[in-house]
Amino acid sequence: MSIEKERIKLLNNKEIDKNGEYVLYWMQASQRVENNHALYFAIEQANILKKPIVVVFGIFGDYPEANKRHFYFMLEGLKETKEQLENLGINFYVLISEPLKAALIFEKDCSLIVVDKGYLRHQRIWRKELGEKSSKKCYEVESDLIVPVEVCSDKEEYSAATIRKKIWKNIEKFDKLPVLEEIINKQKLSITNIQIENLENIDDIIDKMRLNNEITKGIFIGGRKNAQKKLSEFLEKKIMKYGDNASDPSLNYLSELSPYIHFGQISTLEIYNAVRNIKGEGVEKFIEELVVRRELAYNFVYYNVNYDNYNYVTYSWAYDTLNKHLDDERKYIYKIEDFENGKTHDKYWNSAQLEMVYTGKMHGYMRMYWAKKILEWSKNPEEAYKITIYLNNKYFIDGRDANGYAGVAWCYGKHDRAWSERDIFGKIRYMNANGLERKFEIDNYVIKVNEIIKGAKK
DNA sequence: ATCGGCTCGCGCAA
DNA sequence: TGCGCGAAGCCGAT
Repeated sequence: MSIEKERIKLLNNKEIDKNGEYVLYWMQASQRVENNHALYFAIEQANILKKPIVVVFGIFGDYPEANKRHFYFMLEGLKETKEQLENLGINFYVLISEPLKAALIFEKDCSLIVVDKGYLRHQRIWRKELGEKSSKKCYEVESDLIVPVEVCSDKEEYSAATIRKKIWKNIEKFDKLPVLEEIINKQKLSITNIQIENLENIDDIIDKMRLNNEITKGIFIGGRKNAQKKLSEFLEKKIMKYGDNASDPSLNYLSELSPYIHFGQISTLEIYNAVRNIKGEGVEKFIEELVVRRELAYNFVYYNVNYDNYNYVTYSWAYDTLNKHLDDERKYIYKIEDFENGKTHDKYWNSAQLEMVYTGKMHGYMRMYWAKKILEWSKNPEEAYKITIYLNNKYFIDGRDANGYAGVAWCYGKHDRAWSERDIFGKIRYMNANGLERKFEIDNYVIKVNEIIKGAKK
């Protein structure tokens, strides 16, 4: 057994059905073959029972806050995953259906069910309901964090500093890549009476889902091959200078892996293993972001059920100081349309907004500046928070993610500390355009974004 | 160009 | 109980 037992949890106390025809893996968050502990565990169980494996995936147009941009990227990934699974002799069924319903369609003929772990509210509700509604034994296997969230800490952590030690204390136990076992029973099953999508034509599936046309595709194409290409480019050209250049929005030194990580098309465990033995000043900084900051974000959404509710995302010192400055004069107050269309007085901010709208991503440093300025230019912090989360989840390919909720909360003091008091922000850390101009050739960022927009409009 | 101060609370050492 | 220190900050003094 190559999967650490701490990654595996039972969702109920039911028995394995010896008469079942197959072991079912309900794929939801970890949308990959390689280094997928949940899939590998399902294979292990299937080998023990000498039964074939069925993998099911439900795509569903009403997925919370998802739109065409997200579905294209996800389906591009699932298409590769399907090819890989079929090459392994594993049956993969993609249905247009609510995810849990898709799993339950295949439940009655299976021996046991495996699902990957989810951290957001709706994902956790689905898994809880699976355990209750299914009559079969249900396992949840954690594959998208390096250190399992409950092993790392049993509470909401205060800051990167408090979780960092806990991660490093535990990481050696969980940093090995899982081993894919040989699949013993490669029986091909023919499932009838169920409408299954073949993934050959992604446009057709998108059409069937009847999504609105407001959001265009981003510039990234999903899927494992592209993720691996991004990773190897990052290792070849970027990581050695990551320490100096990562925070500069006018340059391109980011890995651009986060959309792929968000959909589970590549795992951070795999990326960590690809970079950990490289010597260089940028490596530590990258690992800090890939592991410590990301797993802090997952700790945040896991232990704070109100991770997206303004009134519960940050600390009392932060609410106190923001409330004290509620009546401060605001020089600019923009409505959501002004923000959404990139029509503020600040050309750097507008470029950041347009980068997000056209590409589905934004430079990491500008994400902070962008959210801080919405706080400054809205009528109050609660309204600002809502606008930020709305735009974040709508336009980012990697929106609707723990990292996004933690990142926005950080702009309101979460995981941070107090600084000199000033208007509107109070003691919340402040950022301004002077900083961009002082530290970077920030006009090159504006030029870069304009070129991207020109290319996108062609 | 560089540096210290700003300001809060956690967690560890004592 | 005291103390060190922190995810990207700004700003004024030197």
